[in-house]
Amino acid sequence: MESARKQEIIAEAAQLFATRGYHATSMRDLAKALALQGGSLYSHIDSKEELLWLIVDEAASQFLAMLHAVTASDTPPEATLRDAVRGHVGVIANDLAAATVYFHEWRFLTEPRRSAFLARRRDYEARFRQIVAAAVVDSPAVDPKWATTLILSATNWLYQWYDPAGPLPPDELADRYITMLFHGILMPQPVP
Amino acid sequence: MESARKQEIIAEAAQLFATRGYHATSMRDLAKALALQGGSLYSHIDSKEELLWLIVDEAASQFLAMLHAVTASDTPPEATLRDAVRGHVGVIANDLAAATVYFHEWRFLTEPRRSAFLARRRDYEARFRQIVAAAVVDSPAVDPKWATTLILSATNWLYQWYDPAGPLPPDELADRYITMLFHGILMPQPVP
DNA sequence: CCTACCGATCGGTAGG
DNA sequence: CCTACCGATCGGTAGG
Repeated sequence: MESARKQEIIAEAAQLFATRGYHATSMRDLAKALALQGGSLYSHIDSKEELLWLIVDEAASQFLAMLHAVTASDTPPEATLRDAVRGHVGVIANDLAAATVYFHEWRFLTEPRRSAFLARRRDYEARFRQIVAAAVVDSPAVDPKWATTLILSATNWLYQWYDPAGPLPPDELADRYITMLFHGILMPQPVP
Repeated sequence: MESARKQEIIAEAAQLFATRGYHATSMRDLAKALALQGGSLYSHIDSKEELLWLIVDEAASQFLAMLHAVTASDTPPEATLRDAVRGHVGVIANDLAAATVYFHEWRFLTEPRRSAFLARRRDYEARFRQIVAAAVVDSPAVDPKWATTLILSATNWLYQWYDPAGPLPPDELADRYITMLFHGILMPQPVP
């Protein structure tokens, strides 16, 4: 467990890394945002990269925990996929800064953390693909691999533009995406 | 017009900015990749940010020129949208480094370049939305605004993973996406 | 295009 | 958590 103060430092680092980028954020920027002197950060953390790691690893845990919750209940395949998309959007929208670092800044991790991160992310995507495969089993023209890539691509992009203070709640956005992804944008009549 | 040498510098900068990020790339990194001394770069360019600007502005021109070409011919709305998606994917796949900087590093531009970039990007997206609107006009359940966001989100993400040396040519990838986006992933039977 | 250099700032540490 | 500092490196310039 991290101390409360360390959690504050991590949260502030996520905001700054998301806004300015990892390398463009100096430890003195971070210290200033926390009303500390530069060197004082190091009584709580070991290095700048440790902060990056803690942010993306926590985000990875959020995504995986969400998928486990979604697959735990006994739900039809299509509804499970709908829940997974909602959950994926929800994790992103719930902490946009962490999601931005997860999708964007992780590549500045050095080994072995970089590989550890990628392994968790690949695990998540493989689990997601199984949910997609179960839902599209009656659609022989659809390759679950590419359907998963399409779904995650579209939703991952949220970190680039989604505004939690805007008019569209995460679940409504997810449902809009789900309707289009499930039935297509050229459907001739409305889908319930 | 930029000199041939300057074009080489811009191309190398795009590669480095895409791989390491704008701030994590030093001018000495760039000079070294070009077999120059650090200070020698400044006989060709004014500043590091000028390089960033030239990369994203050229990418913006590529996207806009593509859309103009697509809308110039007299093609049915659905086919025009298909061509636009293929074109969008093509521009990204054709220069992944430039696309990465366009989607990812532009935010390190300072004013007034930052606003100039965003204006061109908004213009492109508005034009793309018109193409989508014409294609989905018979689908009353589909909002062209969200359909456009879905399409561009899914395709923009390509810069994160697409490998031009891989087995899937850009047009085939685009057609896979188009099939799923047009008809949905839950369609009960194959679509021609 | 090079050498040599500028002031500023970087991540991190010692010692308290 | 602070003060004071380390060596390294940053973007950019002067003068040739």
